[in-house]
Amino acid sequence: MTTKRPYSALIDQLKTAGLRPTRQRLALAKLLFEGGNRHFTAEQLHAEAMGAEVRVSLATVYNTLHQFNDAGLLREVVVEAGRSYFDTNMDDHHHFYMEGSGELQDVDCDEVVLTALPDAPEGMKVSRVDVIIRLNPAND
Amino acid sequence: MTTKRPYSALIDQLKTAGLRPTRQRLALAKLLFEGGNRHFTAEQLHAEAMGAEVRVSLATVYNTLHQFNDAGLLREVVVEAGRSYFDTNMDDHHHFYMEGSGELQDVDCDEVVLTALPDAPEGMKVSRVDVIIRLNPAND
DNA sequence: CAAACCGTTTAGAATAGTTCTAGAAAGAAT
DNA sequence: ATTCTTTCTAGAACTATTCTAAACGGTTTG
Ligand SMILES: [Mn+2]
Ligand SMILES: [Mn+2]
Ligand SMILES: [Zn+2]
Ligand SMILES: [Zn+2]
Repeated sequence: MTTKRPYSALIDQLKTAGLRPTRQRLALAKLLFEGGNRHFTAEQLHAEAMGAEVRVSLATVYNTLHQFNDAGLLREVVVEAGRSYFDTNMDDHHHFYMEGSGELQDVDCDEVVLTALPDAPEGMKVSRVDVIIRLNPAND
Repeated sequence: MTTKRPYSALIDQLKTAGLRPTRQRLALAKLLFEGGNRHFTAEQLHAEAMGAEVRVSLATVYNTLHQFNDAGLLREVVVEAGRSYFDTNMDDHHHFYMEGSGELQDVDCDEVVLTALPDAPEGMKVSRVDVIIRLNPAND
């Protein structure tokens, strides 16, 4: 799956988001957006970048992830204190979380039907509803 | 509605949970279970204990909270990376989370109707389903 | 009521994950 | 090319939490 100009689409994506297409951002975007959707931590992505040809500092990985998050290119998922996960799947969806292994798995939004939600308190509006289905190994 | 419980009830509660009724555990249990339900962090509880007559170390607060959690006397709620909340309300319920102030508010479980949930993957069982409704100030 | 036993508490060190700092590097503008 | 500005980086700092190992204190035993 080689393309003649592999970076041009990524470059456009970054420019549209108001981010300069720097070496580091492009390399991370390539890792993140050229495969299927994924869940990962900053340190996992950093390790992956180090394993590839790109040398990027951990600080830059964090900066970039927050910038991509703010730009709507990915999102953060909170499932465990002291560990931030990021998610390249921007469709409306929810998650299975395997408490043992720390793995996340997507749950399509039509598999979780919320037929009733309370009104937000006065002066507040709902920004997002997260459903996390925590899983453990069945012991039988 | 404050329910005053004599120490003997707290002592029994701890013994039943397999925990020695030590000075520190009793003092924390008194702070936690003698008022209404509450959401709090370890550091908030520690500060509260210091403000009261009891001298307890922060490590003991963490130990005790985890022991109480394991014993089913309270539960942990994860809403933000790097910040653990605990919750004395053990009824099945969900939460509003005010992203600005970091405050949690209970949502009774019958206000969130989940009419469909996916089956857990092979070999896994659902341990808990958390619904977090994230709120922001309405800007109009 | 010792004395011993062993779970608990503690201060402080250690750790983990993330953010900050300030100088160097590299895009962009002129 | 020169300047201007944003971004990148190593390493320090920071925050929340856990660990360590010695002191403490409930509890059990004799
Ligand atoms: Mn991480
Ligand atoms: Mn806390
Ligand atoms: Zn996802
Ligand atoms: Zn609650």
